[in-house]
Amino acid sequence: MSRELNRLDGRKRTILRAVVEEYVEQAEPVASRCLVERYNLNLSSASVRSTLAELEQLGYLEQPHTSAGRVPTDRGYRTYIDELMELEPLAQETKEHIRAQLQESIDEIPELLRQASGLLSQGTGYVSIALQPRVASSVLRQIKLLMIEPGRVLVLLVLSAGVVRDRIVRIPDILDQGQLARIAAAIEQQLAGCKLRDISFVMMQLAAADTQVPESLLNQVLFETWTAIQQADQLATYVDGMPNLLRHREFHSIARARDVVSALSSDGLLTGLMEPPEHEAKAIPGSGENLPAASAAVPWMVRIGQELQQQGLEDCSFVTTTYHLPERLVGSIGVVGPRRMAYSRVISHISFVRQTIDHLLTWRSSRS
Amino acid sequence: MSRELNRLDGRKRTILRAVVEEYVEQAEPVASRCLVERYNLNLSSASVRSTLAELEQLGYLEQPHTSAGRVPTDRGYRTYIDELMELEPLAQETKEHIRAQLQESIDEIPELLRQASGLLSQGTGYVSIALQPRVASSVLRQIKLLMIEPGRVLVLLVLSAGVVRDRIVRIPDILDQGQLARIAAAIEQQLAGCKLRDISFVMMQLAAADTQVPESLLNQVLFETWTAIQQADQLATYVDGMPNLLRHREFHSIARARDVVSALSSDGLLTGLMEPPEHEAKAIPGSGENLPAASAAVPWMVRIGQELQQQGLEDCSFVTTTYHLPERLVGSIGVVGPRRMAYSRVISHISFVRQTIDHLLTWRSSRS
DNA sequence: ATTGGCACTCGGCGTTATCGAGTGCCAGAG
DNA sequence: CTCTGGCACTCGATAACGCCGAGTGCCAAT
Repeated sequence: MSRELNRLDGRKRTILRAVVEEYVEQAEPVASRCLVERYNLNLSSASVRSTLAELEQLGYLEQPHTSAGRVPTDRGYRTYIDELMELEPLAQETKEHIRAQLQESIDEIPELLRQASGLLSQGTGYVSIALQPRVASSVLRQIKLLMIEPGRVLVLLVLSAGVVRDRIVRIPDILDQGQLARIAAAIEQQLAGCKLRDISFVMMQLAAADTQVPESLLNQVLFETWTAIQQADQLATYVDGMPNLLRHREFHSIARARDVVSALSSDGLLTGLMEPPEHEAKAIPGSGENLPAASAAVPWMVRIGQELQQQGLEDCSFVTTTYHLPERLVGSIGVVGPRRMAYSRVISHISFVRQTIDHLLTWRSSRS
Repeated sequence: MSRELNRLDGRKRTILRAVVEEYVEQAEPVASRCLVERYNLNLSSASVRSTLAELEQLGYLEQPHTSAGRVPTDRGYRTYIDELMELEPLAQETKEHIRAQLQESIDEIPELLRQASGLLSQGTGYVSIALQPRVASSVLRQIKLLMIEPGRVLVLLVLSAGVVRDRIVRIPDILDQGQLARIAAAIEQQLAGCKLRDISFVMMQLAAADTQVPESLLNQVLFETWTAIQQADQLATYVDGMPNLLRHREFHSIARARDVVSALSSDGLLTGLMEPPEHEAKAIPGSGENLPAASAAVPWMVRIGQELQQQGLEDCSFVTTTYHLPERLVGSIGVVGPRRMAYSRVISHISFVRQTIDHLLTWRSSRS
């Protein structure tokens, strides 16, 4: 069972790698002869065939049918990604472009994410997804209550890293802006610095106790406000590039196409698949072990076909990574494509986009 | 060329209507025999055949090939919609459901639109689209400038009908919250009541002239604020039900499917197709002439296939309508489906959703 | 005007044959 | 023991053929 014993020897590695790359490019089962011709292995096709047979035996490849070429299995892709591929560096020009685009929308996170998603889908030719940062564990900095119309109040929250959330709630229309302002100020004074998820209704009651607002009214306002705070974590997904997917062979059968489009249309499902598995530290993270030193700390995660454990997405892969805002806020961006995906290109891309986002957001406030 | 002379006689009308309805249901060219059997016309198939031939002559129907049944042309659908169909009333239960769902998210327009879109796509089985109300012609009611972090300010606009827009801008970080508040108050005092699109930069300069803020700083703030005001019209589209589309025959060929998915993914394109054609009053509005009296004023619009004048959407139809907020704010909702669409069901649905939105939004502020 | 009857068309489908890319295996060479 | 050229075999894809039947258009009879 020792991993060392199972380790592939040099030739197997070379050939597995060649098969994956060829298949990704051509979308057709790859034949021994083709490998010999295009990847100058100094071998005959017969030898390659025997290696292919072994790789199949070991579960890295499979044949769609006898007398067809080989296709990588999930395991084949996995090994390719973890051990065999080389990340191809992005063109300088591409980098500039990404940087420039992201720079533009740096002030509004939603806009930034939309941009990032657009860049990723365009750059990779697959579908990309960006998720809002999760704010449940972020900290309350400011809270304002603004009367929009009689009976309708805007609850405005400023959180860690200057993230803003707002929400309109309904309150008794006897209250005036002055009372609301006092309530907000009281809450802000007492609870600024608390994590959203730690803020309880009672804490808010205590905070706003001496605002001179009749208790029943106060409680209504507080309750609505509290609800707004608890629901600050809207799960917004920015999906881009859907039409790209339909270009790929694997989705030429409508059934598959529908499964994927469905999945991509379901915010809940996507969020689930994108979120970094918080306590499952073991969950197949891209080790990044063969990354160039400079970005050795970049953790991306790839999930391939069955690994997604998602009915209907057996032909898909997700590449995801986590971007960072100051004060430990994080969110996810990712790329979804066919299992037969140009992983190295995608990973380079997504890593760079993530790096750029991190960089921009970290230094945002200190730049003019 | 008089329309009266071209008018179809009773039998032609009956048969055209039957053909459309049968085709919508079965998705296959409809044959004379089938019509006789299922729509108890007291005629033989031979007679029906001759009528069908005439309808084809007149351009209402076509044959995919000799010895196949008939299929409606754009013109056929058009006539069906304008003159022949009967709107089927919604089940009471459905109505309740729509009302209840919309009621829930009445306070946040984006949420309301998301809901509406969801209801429409679920209810009709097609794709639905909802657009934010356009606010360029709405009026400024309140404006606040809130310092989020040093150098970053939230511009918050309250507009007609209590619509809220916000945007984060970057300003010199020497300014403090007090100065910002003064600027905002001055603008609000002078410009409240102005239409957004009428607000010029100079007007803002005049309004904020005596706020005791150094001119160059002031101008920077004003400029950013002005930009935020001018860009208040974000074109957000809420699209729901994409997977539904792929269920329909016409999109079983990937090429078609891709065209549609592309179109639906392009906010700009969609917005263009959904917006009510403001000055082109002649543009094919659903006359509503055969609507029940109670909703006689409901204007919906249908555009069929070629009428969309959109490369790649020849097999699609759009049904759109306009919802209303107080103070003349309007936005669009619509349904997109194959040309072979259950128009009467869709129109009933969309009309009711629109009615309900209008109603809820109109009475929103007066309810608790 | 309507209809039953009839000849005609043509897409869809199942059958069959052919082709060739690709494999597995093996015997012989290095 | 490894590698390779050769060979038999498999099997999907494609094309050709024929048949069936749904559906039409036309016409003569009522």
